[in-house]
Amino acid sequence: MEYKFGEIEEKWKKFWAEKDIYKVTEDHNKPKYYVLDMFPYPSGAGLHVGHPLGYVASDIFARYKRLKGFNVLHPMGFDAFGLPAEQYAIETGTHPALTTEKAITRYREQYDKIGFNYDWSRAVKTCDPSYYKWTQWIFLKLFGSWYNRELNRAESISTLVTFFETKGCREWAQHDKNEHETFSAEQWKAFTHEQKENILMNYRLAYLSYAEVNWCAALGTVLANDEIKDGKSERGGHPVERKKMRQWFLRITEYSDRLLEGLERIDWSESMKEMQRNWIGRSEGALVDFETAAGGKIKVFTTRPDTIFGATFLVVAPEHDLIESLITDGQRKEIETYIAYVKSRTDVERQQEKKVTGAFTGSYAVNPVNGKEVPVWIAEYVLAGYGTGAIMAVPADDERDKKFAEKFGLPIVEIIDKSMHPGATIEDKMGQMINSDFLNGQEVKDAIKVILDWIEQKGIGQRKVNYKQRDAGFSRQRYWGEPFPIRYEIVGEPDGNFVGEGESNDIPIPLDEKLLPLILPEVTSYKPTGDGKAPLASNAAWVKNGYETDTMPGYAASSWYFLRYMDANNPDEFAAKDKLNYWQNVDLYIGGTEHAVGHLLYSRLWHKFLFDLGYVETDEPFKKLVNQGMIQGVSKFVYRSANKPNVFVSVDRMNDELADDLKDLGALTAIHVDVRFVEDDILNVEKFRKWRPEYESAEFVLSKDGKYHCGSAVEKMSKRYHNVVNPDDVIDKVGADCFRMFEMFLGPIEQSKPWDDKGISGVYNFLRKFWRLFYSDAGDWKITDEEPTQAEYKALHKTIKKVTEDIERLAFNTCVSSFMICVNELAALNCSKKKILEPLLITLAPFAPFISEELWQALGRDTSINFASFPLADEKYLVETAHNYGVSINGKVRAQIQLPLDLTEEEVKVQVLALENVQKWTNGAAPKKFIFVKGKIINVVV
RNA sequence: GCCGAAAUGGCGGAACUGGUAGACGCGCACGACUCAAAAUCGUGUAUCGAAAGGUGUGUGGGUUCGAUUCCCACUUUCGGUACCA
Repeated sequence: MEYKFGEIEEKWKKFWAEKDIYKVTEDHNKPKYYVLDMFPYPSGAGLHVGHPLGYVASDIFARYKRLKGFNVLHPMGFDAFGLPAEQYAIETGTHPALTTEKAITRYREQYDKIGFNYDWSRAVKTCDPSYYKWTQWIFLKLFGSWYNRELNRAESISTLVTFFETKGCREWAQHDKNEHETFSAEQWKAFTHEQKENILMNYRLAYLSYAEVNWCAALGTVLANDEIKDGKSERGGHPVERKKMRQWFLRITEYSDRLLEGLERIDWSESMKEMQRNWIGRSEGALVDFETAAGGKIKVFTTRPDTIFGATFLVVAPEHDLIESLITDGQRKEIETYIAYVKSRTDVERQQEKKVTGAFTGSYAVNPVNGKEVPVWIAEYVLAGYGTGAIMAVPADDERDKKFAEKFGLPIVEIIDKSMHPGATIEDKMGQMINSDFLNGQEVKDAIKVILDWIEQKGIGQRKVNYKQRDAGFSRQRYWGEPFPIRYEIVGEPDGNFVGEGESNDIPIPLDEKLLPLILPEVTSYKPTGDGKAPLASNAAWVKNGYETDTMPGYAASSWYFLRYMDANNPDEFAAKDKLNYWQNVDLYIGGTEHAVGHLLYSRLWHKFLFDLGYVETDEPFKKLVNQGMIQGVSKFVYRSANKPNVFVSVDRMNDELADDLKDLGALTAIHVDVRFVEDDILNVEKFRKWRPEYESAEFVLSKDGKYHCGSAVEKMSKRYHNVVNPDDVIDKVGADCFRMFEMFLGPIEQSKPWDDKGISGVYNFLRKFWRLFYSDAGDWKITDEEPTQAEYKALHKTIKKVTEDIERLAFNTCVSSFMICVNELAALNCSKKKILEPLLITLAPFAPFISEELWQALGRDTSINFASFPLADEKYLVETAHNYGVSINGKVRAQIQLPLDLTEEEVKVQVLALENVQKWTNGAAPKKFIFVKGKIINVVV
């Protein structure tokens, strides 16, 4: 009987859905296991073959854990707010909710087709009010909390108010960035409502402040970094500049140390942890004040206070608060030109720039250690957001400062003698201090301590731990996101009179929890208002109520969705306590590296915050994390003539410039062509002609073989490159089981690779070969109850052992190989014995659930194979008594010898040295060395 | 620029803790079956060489009896770089 995957898969897909096979509840008799996928943004293009890579892996793992006796939570949902649907709405007027809903339906169909074992009763859609109600609720908790540095945890802002009322503002509670003054309890009580609110804003974990956005005046909108190419808007190519706007932030910097420390306790790859550590960027150093001639103080942060005698100039960020007071009349023009230039550039561009740029303010500051005047410059390489936005430049020891000094003719004073340490760099912190007054002769590491003490004693600065990480911007001037549950109060009229947001001293008032969710209202236009405000500002009723018109960013909903799955339909809580306590946190999380420092850091923050408030029992959300690689697309190109735009040249003819048929064509431009029109590299000319009207009359300069060969390139799989391969098409051809196994067979899950279905027939043949162990070609059932031979048992148990080990280390590609080897062996042994094939079938079930379920039923079982038990490998079939050794002479393999494993080294030596091939190399002399590693290798050194 | 990762036959990859490089699959070649094709089965397949043997895991060095694996320096590609998700 033929293996009819289409019928089989349709049958079991229906069966699983009807019987709710994958529905899971809290079962206290079994250990829990939570396997999570990063949920997708449902794009209009549907799933492509790259998406399921991680999903198939987690699906296999979840099924495996269930067969191993765990109660497995394996949910899926949709990250449904986002820019593409909003952009589509701007272009077409279609409500993003409709676009999104349609995409979700399609995703769901595609998921089911692949046979995933998700418990869909727990699915979430982040744009659904029943979900974002709780996103808003957590935001209110963040707004209503502060970080108690003494207890090192978040708590209600009311405890801070109590402190202020009884003790005033204490030293420890000062927020170092804002450095607002201290006040007594009496002063606090005397403050106005507005003053109090402004002070509390410096402590709230969700707070309002100012930040720069990418403002595009021509489009009248704020742009995402993604929407900017080479400093211009991607749409239209208009200029973009940085503009300050009042925005919401999350005070993630209060959690920096805990986010660092938590990394020690989780099972993530070292590289992933390293990326998070570097992102947080903790560094110890000092804040030092440089007084300016005008009487101001420029605070610089330095990790190398020992080099301060070599600080020959200061560089401040072009956005620095003190800039205005530093510019002298003579330099004003130059500075303004320079600032205009910097405003047109993104942070990434500013740091990438290899050209040294900068401008002199005209002012000088005093180096506090030696009283020398140093010029103050501005330069794009100093960013306002990092440290204090000002640095002391030490050109002798810092590459960037040095280039700057050389370009602008600024003095360079050597301060560290590294002659004893050739090749040492500044980071090595080695050498002896010179030209540094009282530090002279000291080793760098000692000098750092001495100068820090000195700076603090003299009151010109203090020790400081700095973080590269900044507080997280939480506002988007967009429509398609969660509304903030916030209204703005008119100052002095706190009772119900609200104004539209935007005035700098408006006071935000949190909405009562009972009024959640605050529903995202309709708008007449999805376009921004043109003056930088979000589309909600065009809804009159919304503005009249004083509601915030910005919405939350994409990461709001995704920072906690893994908790909602635990109790997805609860209308009264984000999740019930007993359910949170049962499921705890995610045991295995699979997703892409592109989320390394975004989503994965924010989720940890939210989880720790909820932990502080006592809502969850664990303080890390994801115990084990695995990053799957991306599957790239293979784009195909045709080459169009510049002079004759309907003529296309085959790729191998492009350099044939002298040929008659290529004369006068001019330059050739590569054009993406849909990969569905191309097989191997050959273009299906008819399909291409029908693709677009403009190609109807296309003419082709063909290759010598009479065919049109396309060029190709590996690129991101994307609609715009026409290189998207849809899993549905693959499944129609070979079935979902084959598709799943093939995706795994492509290589290690962590690795990125281009999609190429060339090898898929290998997996397809495997499945048919497996099927033929059960059914003859004529359709006869071949299974017998005969007792298997040793060889058959060995083939089975070897496979069980290897597959179990490989699943545990998530090496699914080698599992597939093992299955192939096993089936090849069983086919060679002509084995159709139930005692072998039944356990093998269960082992295969996580990988190929459809065919397994079908054959399980054929074996006479009346329950789903999902409720079987994963077989254990029996070592008694795997004992080896001999090993085929490779014998190396000086590390090169020269001979082979089969030897029993119980021989001693001396016995082995005698046999090996007697080998003809070994004699040839030793010439009968005794070897210098004889290395014997039992069961591995023999190496003879001559 | 900065942070992280990857590189092995014609192709995807294997080699898990430093121990016989190329498992498994694709492709290709040849053969069996067939009127023929498909399917299936079998044999071969890193490379140079007639062979002996040499070379070979991005490049150049190093450690080691032995390196795809560890160390140093580089090249290229990919991901992130704070409003794509």
